[in-house]
Parts: sequence; C-alpha cells; structure tokens
Amino acid sequence: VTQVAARTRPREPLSRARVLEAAAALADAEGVDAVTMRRVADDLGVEAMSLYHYVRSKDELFDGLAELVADEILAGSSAVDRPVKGAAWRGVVRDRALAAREVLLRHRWAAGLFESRTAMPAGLLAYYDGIVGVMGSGGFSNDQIHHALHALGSRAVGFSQELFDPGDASSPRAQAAMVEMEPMLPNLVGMLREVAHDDPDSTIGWCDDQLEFEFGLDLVLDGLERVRRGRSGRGS
Amino acid sequence: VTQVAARTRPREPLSRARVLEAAAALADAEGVDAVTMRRVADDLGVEAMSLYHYVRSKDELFDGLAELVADEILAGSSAVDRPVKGAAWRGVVRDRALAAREVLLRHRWAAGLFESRTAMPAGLLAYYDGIVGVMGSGGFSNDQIHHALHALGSRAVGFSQELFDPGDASSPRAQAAMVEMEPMLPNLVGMLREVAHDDPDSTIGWCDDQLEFEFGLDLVLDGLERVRRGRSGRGS
DNA sequence: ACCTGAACACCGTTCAAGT
DNA sequence: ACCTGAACACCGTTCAAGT
Repeated sequence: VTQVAARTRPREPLSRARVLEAAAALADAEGVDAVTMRRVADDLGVEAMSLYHYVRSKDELFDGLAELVADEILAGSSAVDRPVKGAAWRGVVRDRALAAREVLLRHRWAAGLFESRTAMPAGLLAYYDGIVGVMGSGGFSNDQIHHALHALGSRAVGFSQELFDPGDASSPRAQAAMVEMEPMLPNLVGMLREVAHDDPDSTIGWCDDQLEFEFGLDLVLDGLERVRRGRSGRGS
Repeated sequence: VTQVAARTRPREPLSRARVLEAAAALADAEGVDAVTMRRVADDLGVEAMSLYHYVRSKDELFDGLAELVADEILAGSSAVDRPVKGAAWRGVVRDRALAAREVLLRHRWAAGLFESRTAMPAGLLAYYDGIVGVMGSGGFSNDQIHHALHALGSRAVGFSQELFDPGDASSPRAQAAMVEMEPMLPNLVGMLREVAHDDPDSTIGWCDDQLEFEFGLDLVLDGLERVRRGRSGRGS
C-alpha cells in the first residue's frame, strides 16, 4: 500500500521502529492474520529477509507489537494522575482502565496478542505499577491489591472477552434464528427478546459494549471499595 | 503416537467424531499449535486429505473442537441442579462456573479457542441458557441478567485471562529480576515481595489461580446479589 | 463412498552471496 | 553494514485419480 512512497524516497533506512509501525498499521487495516513477514516487508518496499536484521523472528515481532500498544496504554493512562486519598482511588483506576480501553479499541488485535504472549510487555508492567501505587495510596494492603488485580483481570487494562455477543439483533436472519432456537434455549431467547424490546435503538447488536464494560468494571470496583473499607469478609 | 494401534486394526473407519477426538488429544498433549491437518491425519494413520471428508476446513475443525469442549462444560454443569429460590441462585451459578473451570483446566487450549471463534458453540449457548434460567428463578429481571452475563464475562464459563502472572517467584532468576526491576516498578515489586513473604508456600508462582478465580467470581456474584436485592443504583 | 498422490500457493527461516 | 535470491521444510487446500 505504501510502496509508492517507498519508491519515491527509496533510501529511507529500515529500523526496528519502522518495521513495528508497518506491522501495526497492517494489523489495524487487515487484521493480525495478514501480518506475515513477507507482507510486512512488501509494505516497506523491501524483501522479507531484510526484516530479520531488526527482529529476531516473527514471534519477536509480535512481542514488539505488544510492547508498542502497551506503551500507548501507559502513555494514555499517565494523563490520569490526580491526588489520591481514600475513596478517590476508585475514580483514578476507573479512568485509567477506560483510557486503556480507548487504546485497545484502536488496535483490536492487541487484546488477543496480550493473551497469547507469555512475557508481559514492559509498558504493561509499568501501567500495573501505577495501579498498585494508586490503590496503595487509597489505603489497600498489598495483599488486597494482589487479589484486586486478579479480580479486575483484563478489565484493568481495558478489555474483557466479548464471549457473549449474539450479533446483529434486528436482521431478519437473526429473528428467524431466534424463533428456531427458542425451543432449545427458552431462557436465553426470552432474555434477548426482552432486552431488544427494552432498547429498540440498539439496532446493530443487542449489547452496548461500552456500557457493559463499565457495568462490569463498576461492579468490581464497588466490591473492592467494600473490601478496602473492611465491610467484607474477604481480603483478610 | 497411536499409529501402531491404527495399523493393528487398519479398518477402523474414520468419522467426524474420531477426527475431532484425535485433534483434541493432540491439543491436550502438545498444544494447539501442534494441531495441523497433516499431523492429525498422521495420528489417525491416514493421509491429510482424508480429513476433508469429515471436516470442511481446518477452521471448521477448530469449531468442532470448541463444540466438543462446550458440550463437556454443559454436561459438567448439568450435574449442578438444585432448586433455586431467592439467594440460592448464587450457589448454583458459582458451582456451575467452577465445574466449567474444571473442564477448561483439562483442556487449556479451549479458552483461547472460545475467544478466537466468532460463532458460539451450541453447547455453550445451552450452558448460558441454564444460567439465565437459574438467575431468572432467583429473581433477577432479564435486563439485570443480561448485564450480569457481561459482568461475569468468561468467568461464567470458568476462565479469566491470566494476564497478571509474574511467573516463578522463588527462582534465583526471578529474585534477580525483582532487584533489577525495583527502581522502575517500585510499587509492583513491593507488592509482590510482600505477597511472597506472606505466603512462602507458593513456591511455584506468586499466584494461586484457583483462589484468585474464586475471589474474583465471588466479588462479582456478591455485587450481583446486591443488584438483585435492589441495594444498588445499577440494574434499573 | 472413501481414501490417496501430486501439485499449488503460501508460510517462516537458513544460508551464502551480493553491494 | 545492510539487503537480497535461492532454497528448505513446512503449511492448508484443489483436483483428478485410484479402490
């Protein structure tokens, strides 16, 4: 796609940063499966083998992509930095999670990348370090914070699996599928029908992802605040 | 691996079920990346092309694997079926989530499969239908149940991303890494040091996955119970 | 009907060779 | 030093052919 530019300025030197940026742009545009060594090289107007001077392997290239996005998350969350006393921790953690979410919505392939990599990107570690700091200032014990990070799970970095998305609600095909499934799945279909009825504006799908993300996030944050205040048996 | 058996009984006919079972066994033993058409065929003592009589493509084979595990989850959770009135919903949903977790611990590749597939396996839909039924009997509105499923996310089917697992805690390599990272990540390293100190028995890693899974699950379930009782602004 | 062999278009990666 | 071309060992998949 950018081959014309590459030909016009043919001596722009390759670099690890340029390789990663090209791979990220390709993943944004065509999905993570489109990212092959040969294709990234092609977009850079170069041969596949040239990439190996800046990246040890394809695996390491994906590690680099994960770091790229992790750094964006860290940068985005650093903007949310106000003094934390007591219950104010909640707003800061919430806003940081939502800031992280915005980054991941720009790079939808990144969530899957975080899950598949074994090593945690340095930027993500730094992001977590900030969360730990905020919660510590808020009055949580380290043990409580540790549990809290697990309880938040990927929500802390702005995503949760969209495991439950029935897809396009209003299409004739979906409506027919609902009728067909109703005998097998009476409770589920009944629920979906009512949800769709209550909110006829959500024509694209049944589920407002942003709203549901915030509902789940708030549910966990509220629970953690109760732990912090000692109004729960947990976290002892 | 089972080629000897295949040679001994050379006329055992192929079938979609046998193909899926061979693929699942291979994934259990060597990870999901080892599952290639050629390798599955090899394990069955057959040529790669033969599989295409029972499976449209590799993608459809993975769909089949997801369905296999989903059916196991459904079967395992069906065992948890006691009368539900009011607050008893919580115990049933909890036990079903933990039963689902046991299945996923036997097939560690399945969680990733659920996330990567776009279509939800029929068994998982049936599982969710059961959860909706239980929560409905417990007194939740359909709208509340819908939010609840999103809030539970993958926890409802027994897994959550292990996004935050620092790995082997007690190895000299890890200890050296801690010292090295401390200036950059003071809060995180401080937390981990204290957690490791409080629980010196967890020598394999810092985190007891089962305990953390239950902590997060209970936090969400407690929050949902509060929603059910109307003690929260949410769920209106 | 069920299975196969050869072939095609793709991969990641190695190596020796170019400039 | 940086990039390349040919080659290797693997993929998923098509197609025509075997039994």
